[in-house]
Amino acid sequence: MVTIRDVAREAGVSVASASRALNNHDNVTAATRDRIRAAAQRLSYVPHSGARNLTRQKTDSIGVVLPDLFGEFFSELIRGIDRIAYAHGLQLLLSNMHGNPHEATSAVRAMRGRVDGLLVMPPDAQHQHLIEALSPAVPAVLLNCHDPRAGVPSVGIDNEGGARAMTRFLVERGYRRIVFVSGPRNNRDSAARQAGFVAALAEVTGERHPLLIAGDFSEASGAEAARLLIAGRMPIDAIFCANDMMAVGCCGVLADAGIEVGAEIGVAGFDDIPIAHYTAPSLTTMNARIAELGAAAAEKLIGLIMKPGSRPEPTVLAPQLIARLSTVRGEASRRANTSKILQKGKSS
Amino acid sequence: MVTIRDVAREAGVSVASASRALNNHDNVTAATRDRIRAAAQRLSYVPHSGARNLTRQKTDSIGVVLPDLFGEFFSELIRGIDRIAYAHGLQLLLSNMHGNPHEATSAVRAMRGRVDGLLVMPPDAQHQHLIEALSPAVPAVLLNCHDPRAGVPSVGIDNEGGARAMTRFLVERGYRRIVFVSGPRNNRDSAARQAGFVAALAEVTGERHPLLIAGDFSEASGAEAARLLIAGRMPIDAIFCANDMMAVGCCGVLADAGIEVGAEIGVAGFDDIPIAHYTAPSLTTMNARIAELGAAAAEKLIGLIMKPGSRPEPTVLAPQLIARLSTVRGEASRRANTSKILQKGKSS
DNA sequence: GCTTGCAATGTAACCGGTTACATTGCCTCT
DNA sequence: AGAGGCAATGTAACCGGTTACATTGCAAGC
Repeated sequence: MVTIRDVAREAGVSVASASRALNNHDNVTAATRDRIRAAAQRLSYVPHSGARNLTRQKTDSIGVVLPDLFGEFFSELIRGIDRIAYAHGLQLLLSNMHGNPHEATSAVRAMRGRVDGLLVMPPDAQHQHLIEALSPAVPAVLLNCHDPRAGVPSVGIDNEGGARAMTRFLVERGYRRIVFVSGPRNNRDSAARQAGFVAALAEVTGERHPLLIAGDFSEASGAEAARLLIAGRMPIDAIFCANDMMAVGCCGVLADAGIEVGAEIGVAGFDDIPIAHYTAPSLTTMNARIAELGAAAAEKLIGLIMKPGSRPEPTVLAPQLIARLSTVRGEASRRANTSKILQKGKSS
Repeated sequence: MVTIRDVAREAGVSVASASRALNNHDNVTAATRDRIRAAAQRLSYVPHSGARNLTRQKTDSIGVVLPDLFGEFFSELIRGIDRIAYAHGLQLLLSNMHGNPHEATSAVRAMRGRVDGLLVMPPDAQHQHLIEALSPAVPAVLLNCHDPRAGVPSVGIDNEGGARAMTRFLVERGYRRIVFVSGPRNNRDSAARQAGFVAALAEVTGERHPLLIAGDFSEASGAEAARLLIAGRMPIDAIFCANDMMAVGCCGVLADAGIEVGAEIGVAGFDDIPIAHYTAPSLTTMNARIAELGAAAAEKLIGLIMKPGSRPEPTVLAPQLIARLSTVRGEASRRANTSKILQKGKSS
């Protein structure tokens, strides 16, 4: 491998001059600069970034530590992060703990000396542990994880507010008996969305004991919830799923049972994954603005890198309600709907 | 920042012993090893990977250079790559040239000394340029880019074979007048798919001048193609789009025009993006197995890293036909379909 | 008792850059 | 002419690890 010393020798100068010439420092003669550049060209010299990072004490890259790589979430997030990183000339070092919370610490440690800052999305479990593993020396921003005690900067989505907005919207549209399908136990997003739903429903309709079904964010669990509702002949007229995939599963089962989603029963999701636009009927949902989440986190991290020791306020992004056809009520009245569910329930 | 020298001092040993103890070398007494470990713990020492990489001449990470981060492609690819990288304890360094071919060279150079190998997906234009920029010293695998001349190892999808299979399938299903909607000019995937379509159609039906419409992989261009066909009253009974997004656009316009996709006109795509499963009707397509592409490329790269100088054969993955409802013919005969298109064309 | 051998530990070079500081050489000013 | 100043260039230390080689100390063998 050709090093800067080879270039210096080839050009007949010292390594210092070579370094200066190649880094556009202005304290080299134009003549020697050209000579050095030519030598580098001749030897097809490529600087060794690792070595460069070591002396300059900066790496021009940021680490991204994620709990897993499932779903739309991660790609949107990366897209947002990348946009900002690119604008600042930074590379992305990706680390995935593959759903294993024990990997978290080692993932964060492995980043030491390879990145200028860290974007960390803690897994649902043991995130306290992870936060403690963060070295105070390397700037870090937490993704989607409010942690009021620890002073680590964070960027998150207002899941609770989003769920409140959706709940109010459903009620405004005339839906009264709304059931909520939750995500995995312990999941922070799901818990916040459920809290928003419960609070808004109490406020708006006075309902104190709303119906809740446990799901796990998978399409299958959404389908299962719908089957449960049909079999149980529950008198409901809308289903609010904690994420879109479950809503999609729901819709599939309802359609198979001959129940017209939208007209007869409202279905809403959360996330606004691309699929939501294309299902039949298209799905009413909250756009979680995940790319913007990533971008905001990257911006915040870069600010932190440039101004170490600052303690920025947590950012909370408001999701946006996207009303589509799955919540357009048909001619049938609410009572008629409910009874229809009961009938269809038998035939399924 | 605490370094290994700090740890050594704290434990009252030399840096060599500290390094040995921390790296599980067996030539240290258990007693001193424990003493050093304890000291490291006390100082909460985290090794500086950058420095480590420099001396060991290996970084335990691989670089991934992509033309952009659009669509499903990239997330699936990363997922596949990550699976293998993780299994081998490697990190991923991501670089995105943001659709700018001129960035390619600098992206590859920036990786020098930070990765043990490179996974490169050349942009459509100027990929020759990029291949030349690859240093022979750092192992690299080309993604989705056959390059028979240059001896760079590669992994790709058999786009042509896939398109042939789909074309034959459509003909078997009874579709006769098939139009192909291509992707962007210069796009390698699109060109190969088109070639497969043209060849298979000539083989199977003897058609020498198949209908081709130029698209650009966007949903809008698929919609535009459908509008063109309707307005032009083209006597066709199936549309084969070079990717799924265009097929989705097609279906939307056809449905709006009152033409029943599947029954009256077949529509097929390519890629099998998640949406394809959920559209109404669900979309017949070729599963491009992108995650497997990434995984295969990562495997090949790791092989190359472990056995430098080897010249593995290019890998070509066969895509898989996924027959769904958009190509299920209804009762109406082909002739009836065509005339119906003509009628509907007027009314749109 | 003295050499030999071996295991544990220490010293210092090295990886490939950057840069503080030293040196050189030339120009200008008195 | 000599001092002073400044710009160009060179020397060598340094970043934080790893490791070849040197050294030490102790047990075994003669």
